[in-house]
Amino acid sequence: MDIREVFARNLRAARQAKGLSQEELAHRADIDRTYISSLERSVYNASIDVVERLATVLDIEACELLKRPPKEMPTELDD
Amino acid sequence: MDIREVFARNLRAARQAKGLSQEELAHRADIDRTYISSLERSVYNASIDVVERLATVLDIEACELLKRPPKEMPTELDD
DNA sequence: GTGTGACTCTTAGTCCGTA
DNA sequence: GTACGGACTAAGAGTCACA
Repeated sequence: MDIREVFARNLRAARQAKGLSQEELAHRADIDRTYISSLERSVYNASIDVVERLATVLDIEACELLKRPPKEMPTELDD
Repeated sequence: MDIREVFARNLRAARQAKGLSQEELAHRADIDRTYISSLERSVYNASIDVVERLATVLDIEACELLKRPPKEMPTELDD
């Protein structure tokens, strides 16, 4: 799984958790609306300052937006 | 403090903690040596895929490279 | 082993639309 | 409110020679 997909999912999840629209998030982070849309569709490799700005608006650590989701485990079969 | 400075410091710290030279890190991450140098001097806002690649070689989470250091008390004598 | 200026090429990021 | 395209500008990605 590509890091930009991870970022895309985390971004969308965090945004929705905050109850913000792409428009509103874009406005608050001073980023273009269509670019937010692109980021959530894994179109670009965002730079760390964009990650930082978005994290600030979303009231979380930049760090959180790059965290890979924990692996779903087949309940009894571990390798 | 700019996020790219945070990244620069964390990168250098993590690299040295691993006992790697810029050259060696560059080689393992398949990145140019001088580009690593630039990143450690806060020249660029690295994109998240570069952060990811470096983190992988350094055997840490991409996340760790973006963590801001805990606030120092105002000593002013620190670099 | 590292810093730096100069350089090219690619991509991030903006702004305009339409659906 | 969101996806997506085209055209554009700013900045990153990547390399080199030289200190």
